[in-house]
Amino acid sequence: MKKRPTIRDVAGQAGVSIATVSKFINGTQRFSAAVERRIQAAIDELAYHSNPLARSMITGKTGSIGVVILDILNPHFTNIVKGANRIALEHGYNLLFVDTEESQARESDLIAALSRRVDGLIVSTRMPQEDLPGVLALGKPVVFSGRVAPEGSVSIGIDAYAAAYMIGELLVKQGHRKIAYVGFAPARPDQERIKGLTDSLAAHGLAPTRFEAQGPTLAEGERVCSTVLLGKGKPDAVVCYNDLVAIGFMGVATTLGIRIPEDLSVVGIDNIPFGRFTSPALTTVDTQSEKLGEEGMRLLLRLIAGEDPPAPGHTRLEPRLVLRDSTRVRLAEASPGPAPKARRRAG
Amino acid sequence: MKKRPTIRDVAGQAGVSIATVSKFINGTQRFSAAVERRIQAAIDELAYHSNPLARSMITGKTGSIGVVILDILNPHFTNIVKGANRIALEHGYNLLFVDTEESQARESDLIAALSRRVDGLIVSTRMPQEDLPGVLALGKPVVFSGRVAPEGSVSIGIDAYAAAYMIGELLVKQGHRKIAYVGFAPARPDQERIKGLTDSLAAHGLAPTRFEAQGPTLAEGERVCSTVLLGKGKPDAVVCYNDLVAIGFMGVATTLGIRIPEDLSVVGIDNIPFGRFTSPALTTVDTQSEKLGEEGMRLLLRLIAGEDPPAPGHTRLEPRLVLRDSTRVRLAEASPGPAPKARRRAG
DNA sequence: GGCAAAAAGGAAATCGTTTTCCTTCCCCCG
DNA sequence: CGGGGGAAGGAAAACGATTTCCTTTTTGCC
Repeated sequence: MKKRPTIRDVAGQAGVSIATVSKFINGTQRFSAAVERRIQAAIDELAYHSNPLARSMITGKTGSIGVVILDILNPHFTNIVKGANRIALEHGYNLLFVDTEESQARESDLIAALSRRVDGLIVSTRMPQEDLPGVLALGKPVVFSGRVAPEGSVSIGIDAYAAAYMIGELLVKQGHRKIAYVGFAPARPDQERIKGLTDSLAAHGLAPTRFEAQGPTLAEGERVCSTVLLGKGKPDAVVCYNDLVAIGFMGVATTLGIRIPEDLSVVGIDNIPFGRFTSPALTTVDTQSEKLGEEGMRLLLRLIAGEDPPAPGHTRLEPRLVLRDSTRVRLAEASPGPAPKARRRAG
Repeated sequence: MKKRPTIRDVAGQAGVSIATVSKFINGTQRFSAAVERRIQAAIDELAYHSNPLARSMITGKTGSIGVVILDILNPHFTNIVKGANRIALEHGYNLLFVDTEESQARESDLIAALSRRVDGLIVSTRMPQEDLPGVLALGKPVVFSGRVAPEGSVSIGIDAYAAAYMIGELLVKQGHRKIAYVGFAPARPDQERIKGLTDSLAAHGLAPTRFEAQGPTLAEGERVCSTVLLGKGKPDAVVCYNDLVAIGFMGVATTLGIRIPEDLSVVGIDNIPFGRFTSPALTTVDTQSEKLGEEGMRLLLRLIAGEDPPAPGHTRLEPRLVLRDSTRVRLAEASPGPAPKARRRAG
């Protein structure tokens, strides 16, 4: 592991000063053909690449963007990263990545440390609202993703209220009456979803029964399933915090002999790719995860460039209902259900 | 956005030299209680955090690890990142992340640029074998993941030959005879899989029919499905390059009215979490993705520390068969297949 | 009380660049 | 032929730390 060549080596080899080399590399100034040729030759010969750290010290730009993600295993976040990465790459930026799942407590510290190494941050976690000002005080441009951020900051997210509202509308229209909602208890990041669902049901004189998962994961969906199904007043539809929970839920429900959608409708939120391949295919709401990452990165790049973002404050992406096979139309109150497995006798 | 305090500010505030502050921060030297108290007070008051870039320039350590991944949307790679991230975090390292999918051509350049900002690299892509020496010449420790790397370098991966071999054994034992393999044509990263499957079938006088997908994705699995099923000599089992391809394949096959596993067995490789939730649940081989990331990172950290890695050369992780419902025992050659669901009559 | 040795703290070089002035040098024109 | 002006290239000061010597003080001990 021999030391890498420095600009000084190049200058020596080419017989010019380091200032000249620097200016040549950056295209700051033109030089005589002879000099430029010598410099280029020296660079090639030594396989010189300038040290980005040293450059950063001077320019104050690092060329990387920090991306703080709750859990990379969740395809929703994976998609965000994918979109953000694409845009960043197009603009010559790298992604410095932090998955905070394991260390919620250290989150603020991690972000603070990270902030020195990047030109800006995309923060997409469930960090408590009161910690946000600390992130903003870091002195780097920040875009919050997936939540509405405090006054004066920039954020982007799906319209979760609308998403939940359209799910409520769908289910009611399909004839469901006893609708359960499986939410995400710690940190309550689902206020808007709850409100959207509650409002839509209320318009029809209904209200959701609420259940709590401990996290937005497959495992929690599985765990919470029996709680929901064994409780009093079995629901005829379940709205899950996200697709992961919904998929886990469906898996266990099926194992328990519940037929979906005949016995029970299930709806998720996010539209992760695998929702198409579950049995039945999952009805959900598309949250445009990848676009979220792309647009978030675009906003951030503008912030970094010192331009006013095209959309200061909170940018809302429109959700889109994705109707598949895990929900179905139900007959009014008492449906006979012809097939071998007749089940319903509401009162 | 006011400027952040420097070590000079702290020194001034505390009435000591910057050398003293530096030594205090790094614990390099002890000072009198009075001085230490003043320094600490100054640090707190100014909310000083040392600039990692400046520190890196001197120490030559950056505190980040570069992770180069083919496609973050593939849960296999996501798991690798997750595992690597966990270990890195435990050791105080960040992850600098590159998803190269969009820019295979620029891959080498991206890595070269990245290499200056990190203390080591984990490379998990399909980069052509002849480009690997270039990566090694970067002068940073590298661990290649998911492939066998050149002499003198460190790599880690599943034993793909064994994985494919055990799939072949399983299928033959279950009575399958016409076995198709859906591989990954560009860059042929599946040599070992092909060989393992071929060898296992050959032991029973059989040979796989090969089909090519253009990428290891859901979409390619879907696309290739009709090709496989419409060709002459329909197979009774399909082995897919990975779970993604298998899941896409199963989705389309089901749509086409093929019953799995009654009409056709399907096997994947990787054991991604969603394989449990497809219909039917996917038989696969676990490639320990997360452990791959963890162990890869451990190897790299040892390399960085200058210690001999516990396992120089190539480390093989053992695959493990995960038998689920997408494969089933078949009767000898011509199976009548009586009633819709009755199927078994071993003998 | 005197002297050596250890403790405490600081000056300055350094890491590899960028960038802001300068200094030359050359050419052209009156 | 002299002088003005631009072109070409270089010197040196940053950037914000770490680290290697030093120079002072203390302290310990006889």
